Amino acid sequence: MSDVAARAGVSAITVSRALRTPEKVTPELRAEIARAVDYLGYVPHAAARALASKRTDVIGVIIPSITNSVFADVMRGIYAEVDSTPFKIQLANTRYSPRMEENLLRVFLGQNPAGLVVTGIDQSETARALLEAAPCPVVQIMEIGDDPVDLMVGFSHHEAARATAEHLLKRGYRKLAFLGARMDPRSQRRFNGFREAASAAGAFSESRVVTSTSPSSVTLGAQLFAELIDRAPDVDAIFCNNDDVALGAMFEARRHNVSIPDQMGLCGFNDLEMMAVAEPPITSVRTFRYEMGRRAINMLVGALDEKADRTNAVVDLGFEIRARQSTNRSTIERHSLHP
Amino acid sequence: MSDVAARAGVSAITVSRALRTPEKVTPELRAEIARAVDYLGYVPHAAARALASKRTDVIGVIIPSITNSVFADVMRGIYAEVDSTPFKIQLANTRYSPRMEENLLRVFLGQNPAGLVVTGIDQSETARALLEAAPCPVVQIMEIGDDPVDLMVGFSHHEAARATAEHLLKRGYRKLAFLGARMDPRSQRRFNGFREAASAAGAFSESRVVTSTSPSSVTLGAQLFAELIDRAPDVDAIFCNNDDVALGAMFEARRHNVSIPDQMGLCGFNDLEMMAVAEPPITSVRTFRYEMGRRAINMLVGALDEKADRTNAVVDLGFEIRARQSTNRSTIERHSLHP
DNA sequence: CCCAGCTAAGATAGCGCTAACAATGCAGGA
DNA sequence: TCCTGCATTGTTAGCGCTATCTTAGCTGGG
Repeated sequence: MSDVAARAGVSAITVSRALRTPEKVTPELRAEIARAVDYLGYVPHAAARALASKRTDVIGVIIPSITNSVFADVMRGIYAEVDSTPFKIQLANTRYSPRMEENLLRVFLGQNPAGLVVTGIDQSETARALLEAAPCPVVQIMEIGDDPVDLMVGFSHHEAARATAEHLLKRGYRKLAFLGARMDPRSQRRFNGFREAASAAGAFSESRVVTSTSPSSVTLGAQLFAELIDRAPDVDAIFCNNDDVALGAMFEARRHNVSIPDQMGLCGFNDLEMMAVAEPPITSVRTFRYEMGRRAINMLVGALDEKADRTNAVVDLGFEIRARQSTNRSTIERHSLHP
Repeated sequence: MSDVAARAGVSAITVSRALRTPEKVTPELRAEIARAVDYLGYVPHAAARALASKRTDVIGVIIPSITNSVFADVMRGIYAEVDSTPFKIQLANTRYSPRMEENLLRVFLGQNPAGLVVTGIDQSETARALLEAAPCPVVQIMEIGDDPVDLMVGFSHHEAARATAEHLLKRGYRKLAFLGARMDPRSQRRFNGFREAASAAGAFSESRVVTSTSPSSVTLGAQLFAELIDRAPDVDAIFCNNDDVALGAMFEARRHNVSIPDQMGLCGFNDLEMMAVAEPPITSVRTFRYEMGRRAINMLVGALDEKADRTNAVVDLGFEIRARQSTNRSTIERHSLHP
């Protein structure tokens, strides 16, 4: 930096200011400094800045699993949004362990992050305390709840699943099943919403619930489907915890010569791009994962601004049921079954 | 740190040593210091360390696109392997722009990274020069070539595609087509390998090549398939640039009542988990993306060790053709076509 | 018994930057 | 004219750690 300062004929601090707070330097000097920076290929030293200013340009992101494809879209959104800011992302995963989450928080907080992004609302008491005491904005993503630590962006998994069950009921299905991989807290809340709506219509049965602790996959979806129709052959519609499972169920249904949607309704969750182009196209619940990542960063960067108003601290991105052929029982069939 | 030192009754530098180079501190003091660290919840300040030691624990990873799902698996492997090391990952994407890659390299190099991971072998001249002058290990991933900057882990896309075309030929297909999304340099090399093998057998025709600059997706696969059979109805087997495209082609084939594998062979690339469980199961080329991420970090960390031998600087992870039903033309059909 | 040759711990300085305060220059009012 | 007040630039010190040099203590060969 002193080389740049020498070349521009100013002191080091002026270069620092020209870079950090350009409005405090006259335009002429600013231009001169910019020229020197360019000429020398000067790149500021992040560590030195962090040490001197007790501030870093790192946003810590804590997710439970990198494997889980749901987070891939969120991360895409995060990286996309962060690209237009001076911030950097530091990603860590807890492998669904609360202990791990606490440790990671401690490590991140030790580095004075510019902000933190954490997943969900089920932090341990210790983690929660750490977050509330954090000297930086915190965004909870993936779902919304009544008691945000600070900022929050997501949607109600309970509501989304309830609405989906109601969609199946409206389409005339009466023996609803639930296929679930890796029942994390959000999956659990989806299940609760599903059960609530199905039970209210007398369409729920514990025997039509098949779950697994394994991570979600298309293969697992096929297995769960096979297990389901073996155990409960009377099922007439399936709500899958997510789209991988739904796709696997669809393939397995074909192998079992079960026709979708007439013999069996099928519905996924997340609305991956492929659901619309599958044959038949599969009904799914669109969630705004990419948007969620972008908003998380956007809100965080906004909160870093002194003059930001803290209204809209909780953003509900909602969901959309994309009704497709896989839950579109033909009229004749519907009538014959439910006259 | 001085608090820890005071509590353990030693000087700050001894704490530093106990943490960085424990073998230089007697076991008793080490234990005492560990106790103090634990008691005080001390977390070392990364920025201060970086500034003082001119070394960071950051490994820079540069990939062309976060959207591209191929890199998701690589990143999983990278994060998995880095978890057992003190290093952190800093991810950046070039959006397939060489200019961007140069800038990112300059930024990373300005921070004294512990290592760099870059994608492919098509760096610009400037980028190449920066990498060769880098004061840290560099790993090129995704493919292998004759002229590594330093370390390299990947496989030959040309060979993989050639072998796939030969697989199709062996199965009796004679009018091979190529569907390609986003033709980046590696896709291009795959295409070249495919053309080489197909041409040698007289099974290649430019009219059966349909590509797009759009990013890969299942939807795009369906579109490319539709375009292909419209343009070249005589096609009897398709090599898809990747599995998304293959899956889309499969769905679209069903809509066109084209039966796979008898009327049309279908083959993907990457062997995503779902290919084996699709109906029919789809032949694909297994590539070791997760392993590639792990090895990249593993090699990099190994190279950081003084005493490491630099044999095995280039690792070819190879590929495997997973022959499945989608290229398994029935015997009768094969004989009637090629008696 | 002495001292070279080692190991373990400490003292000092400085990494590259910015916070905080200081100094300078200049406009405009008394 | 002087002084106040603001805008702009400079000076100084220190962020938390580690490289480097130094010192202390200890071993063992001649």
